Amino acid sequence: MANIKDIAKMAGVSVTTVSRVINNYPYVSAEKAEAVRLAMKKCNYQRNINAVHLSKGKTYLIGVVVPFSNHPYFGLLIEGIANAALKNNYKLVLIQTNYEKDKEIEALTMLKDKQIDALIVCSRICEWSVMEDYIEYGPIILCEDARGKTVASTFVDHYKSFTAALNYLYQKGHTRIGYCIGRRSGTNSEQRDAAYKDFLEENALSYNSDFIFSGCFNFEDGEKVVAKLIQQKSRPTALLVTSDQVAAGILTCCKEQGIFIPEDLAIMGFDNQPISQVMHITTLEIPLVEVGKKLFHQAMDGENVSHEEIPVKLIERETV
Amino acid sequence: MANIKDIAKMAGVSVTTVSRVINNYPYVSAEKAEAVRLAMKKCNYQRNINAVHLSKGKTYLIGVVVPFSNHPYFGLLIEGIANAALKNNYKLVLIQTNYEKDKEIEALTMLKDKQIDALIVCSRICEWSVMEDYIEYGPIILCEDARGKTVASTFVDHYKSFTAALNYLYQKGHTRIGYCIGRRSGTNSEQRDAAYKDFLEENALSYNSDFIFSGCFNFEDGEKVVAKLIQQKSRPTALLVTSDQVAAGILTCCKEQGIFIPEDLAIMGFDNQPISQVMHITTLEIPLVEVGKKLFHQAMDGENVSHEEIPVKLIERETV
DNA sequence: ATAATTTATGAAACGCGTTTCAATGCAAGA
DNA sequence: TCTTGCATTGAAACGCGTTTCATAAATTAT
Repeated sequence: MANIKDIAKMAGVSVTTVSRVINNYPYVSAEKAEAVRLAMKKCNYQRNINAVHLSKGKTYLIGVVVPFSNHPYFGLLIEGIANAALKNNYKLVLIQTNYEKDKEIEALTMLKDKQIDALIVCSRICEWSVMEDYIEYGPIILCEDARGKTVASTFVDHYKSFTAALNYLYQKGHTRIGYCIGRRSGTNSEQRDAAYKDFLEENALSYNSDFIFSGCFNFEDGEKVVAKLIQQKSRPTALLVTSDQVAAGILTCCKEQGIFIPEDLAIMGFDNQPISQVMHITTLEIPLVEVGKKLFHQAMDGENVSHEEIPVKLIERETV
Repeated sequence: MANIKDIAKMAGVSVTTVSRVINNYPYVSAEKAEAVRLAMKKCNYQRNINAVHLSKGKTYLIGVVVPFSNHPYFGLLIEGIANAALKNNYKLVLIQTNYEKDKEIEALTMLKDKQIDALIVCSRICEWSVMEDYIEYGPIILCEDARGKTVASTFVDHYKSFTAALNYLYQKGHTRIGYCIGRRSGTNSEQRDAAYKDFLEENALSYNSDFIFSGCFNFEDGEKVVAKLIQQKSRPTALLVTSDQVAAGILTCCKEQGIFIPEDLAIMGFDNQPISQVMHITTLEIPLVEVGKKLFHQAMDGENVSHEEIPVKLIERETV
């Protein structure tokens, strides 16, 4: 395989000139440029991208950390990031962690290695103190409220939006409100829990641990929630479900069990995924594709540490 | 930032020795190894991965081409690939094409560039003749029946499985059978269409273009299918739906419209995604995570062009 | 005791494109 | 006519780890 030197020799010019032609830099005479192009065509020349990477110290790769890739929430986020990446000639390196710390650290190591130019963490597992050590190696972008921290972030203020949702349900007359969440830990979950507790306190409602269902990620997890629900003698009358998928699963199973929505149980989803529209689920819209796009642009604008809050919108449909 | 030379100088050894220590090669005395390690720690040495890539001519990156990343079908496939990649110290570069040829060619170019060591195409758009030109640059793996072609593949024989599904419905008494599919073109779609036409001919049934619904990818697409369905005066009595998501969407909308499943309309899904279990949808199981794993291993075993057929299993539930 | 291995170690070549810097030629402005 | 400046062009340095090959020393085998 021919390299730039071979082409230079063949075209009777220097490698510098060849490089200039390849990269469309000025100051190359038309004849020489033509000669170079001819030589490249003749040899079916392909420049070695790794040499470019080494030389430039950049890879045009952005790491994206997600716990799962088969979840619509992350799917949409990735979609948004991928679209923006495409437009900017960047590629994504997907790092699926399955919520294992080691995997996340591997991603951070890739940043340190300079194998990726920046790292977007869609859902963080490592403690902040661990992440902090890697900031010096390149931009790290979080998809969680990171105000006050020294990395950029695009986020939903989950305290605020959870509070708004709870108040909405309260206004509708609900006082026995529960919620479904993915994992218990994590910034977002903690914000939500804080909002929940503050809401209870403010309205002099008592805390009931049975009203909190964790491990809710997918449609099928709704089944488990309903199974638990029907065993409870004093059920919640409303459920805040942090994923439309799960909400849809709950809805489907409730129908089967003869639990009427919203009469017996009000359900409020999150994200405004297409499924919520089809199933008429009242939900809190989060423009995930938009979030993904912003995340990418923050990754590009590495030095600038900004924090973008994404507003959510309550979409009233038929499950509350 | 220190490089290998600096470390060598510091430790009083040659760069070769440092390299040996880094890569755990034998033939380094304990003292020198220790000196090297000490120097590396002192400088917080990080080797430049791009130099490694250039030198080795490998990147430990595998490209994965998908049309969308927010679809459970591809999500599971990616999951399978990602898990296997993780175990083998490979990373994935996700290339989302949105079914645009240019994007796929970009992925092929990455292979040519040696930016990725192999390319897995989960859903092909480019004509085979285009792909063929890139085979010489590295392993290309297809997730479609590529027997007879010079690239490896892991696939479901969609002709066979579609035929089996059609016969199953026929045995159940259905003669007015339609099907829902994503795109019309593509190997898989063509195999299915061929199976469909052959089935009709064999059973002396007439072809009705109204019975074929394309553009069915997601849950919400089920809504459109049902909308069309209720406008038809002579409806199919059974529908083969090439995605559980869509099947679930159809099921949900049918319930709303008072169409009883399976009495008025039998529905058969594909993939055996969790949603089909929750909604009791009869389906054809495709072990997508397993497929992903196989795809990865074929990518690893580049020179060996193998074709792995994945058997599917009919899972009887309550929608037929 | 001698030959045959094995262990240790480093110089140098290799992979390859980018970029800086110096130099030459030529044209426009003074 | 002479400077100033832009257009062209290439040599060489740079980014950096891997690997081959030669050499020397230490073992083991014969």
